[in-house]
Amino acid sequence: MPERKPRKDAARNRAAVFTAADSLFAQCRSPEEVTMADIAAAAGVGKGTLFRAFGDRTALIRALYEARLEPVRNAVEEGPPPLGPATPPLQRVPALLDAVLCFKLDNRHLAQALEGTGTDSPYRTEHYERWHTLLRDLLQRIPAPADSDFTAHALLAATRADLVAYLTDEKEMPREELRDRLAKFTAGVLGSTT
Amino acid sequence: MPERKPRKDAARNRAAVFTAADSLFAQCRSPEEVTMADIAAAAGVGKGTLFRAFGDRTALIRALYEARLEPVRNAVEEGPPPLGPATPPLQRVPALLDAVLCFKLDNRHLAQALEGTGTDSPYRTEHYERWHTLLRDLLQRIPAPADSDFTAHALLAATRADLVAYLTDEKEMPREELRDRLAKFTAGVLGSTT
DNA sequence: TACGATACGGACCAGCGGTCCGCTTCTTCC
DNA sequence: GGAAGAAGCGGACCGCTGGTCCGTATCGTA
Repeated sequence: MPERKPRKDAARNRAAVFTAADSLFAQCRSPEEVTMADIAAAAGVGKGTLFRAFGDRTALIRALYEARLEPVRNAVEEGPPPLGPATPPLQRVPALLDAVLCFKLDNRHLAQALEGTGTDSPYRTEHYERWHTLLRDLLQRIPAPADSDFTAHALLAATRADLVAYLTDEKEMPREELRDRLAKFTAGVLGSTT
Repeated sequence: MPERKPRKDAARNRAAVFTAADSLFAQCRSPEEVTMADIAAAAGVGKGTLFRAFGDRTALIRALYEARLEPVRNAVEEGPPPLGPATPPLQRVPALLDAVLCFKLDNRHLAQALEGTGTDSPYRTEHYERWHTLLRDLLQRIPAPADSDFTAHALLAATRADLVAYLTDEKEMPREELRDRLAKFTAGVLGSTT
């Protein structure tokens, strides 16, 4: 096992980069205008350190995203209802989608940075696969919509970060209204053949 | 009216750039690896010409996209059923979505290039607004799904270029199957409260 | 044909992601 | 505690990209 504990300064710097990047992405309009040099400067480290720690820009964004997503992931995998695994599918699916939506609302800059990396589509990431699989399996047990696989994709597509950002920032739709609309839409999809 | 007819060489070059860019985008894996210099070279013009004619990269892609989309747009605005305006909403909505899907399938590289420009989200474009408004107005007259505005967004999100590309290229889903799945999903959404 | 307007094109520039390597800092072992 | 060596640091540096600029060639017109 080549698992060695990192040095103290390495850990400290890693954390500093996380914080700095998070705040920079949150402030700027477009994720593109946050450069690696900016992040390094804001974190008080050299650019080399940044690339050594994360590999490249995409990997840094992804790492940050995963870190912020972890609480949600935990709540889904082993939390209490209605998010946790003990919930019957018909209630868990809406809860899941609402959780995803809220996460994207709270972290929309970061999510947009991730989905807009360009180098690889957001669909090739591991966490999308996870969400999709979970959602599909739940849908399969309902079993209102016939095609659970595509339905899962379509429902997740309705929570795309840029759509969410567009509706809230451009159309100035309040958070609660957006949640409500997604919930209604989900209910419609789930109840289509009942 | 400052509308002046362009010089012959200008028109010829513009067309050459269109053709070259189209074929380059179609060939390459990721739109990012097609550079402006590549396009200029393939079209047999200088880089300056390219930027003079279109402004910047995003504008070039957008112009190309609009040009390719024009036939579809025509068919929708003044064509025969089931796409044209004479069709009753309940049949026209699925037809519309199928047309969008087919277009994205045929031009998925170009569509990905457009949606992934990063500088501005795909939702701030004029043609998205057009599709959304049309779809929403049709939905409003059905009126199966209560929230026609959000439903229109959600349905269009299911035809996002990167999702389409992911399903066909990565998951190797055949064209007809994808069309069928989208049609079924649409039907489900439309028939949710009937 | 000659002349003004328009467009051409490639050298040029600034800024980006990413690399490299001499130097510093931490860890470890005596 | 101190010395040796591994691990990490950081900023000068590189290749490449989108975008600009302006002397020159081409077009439209009288």
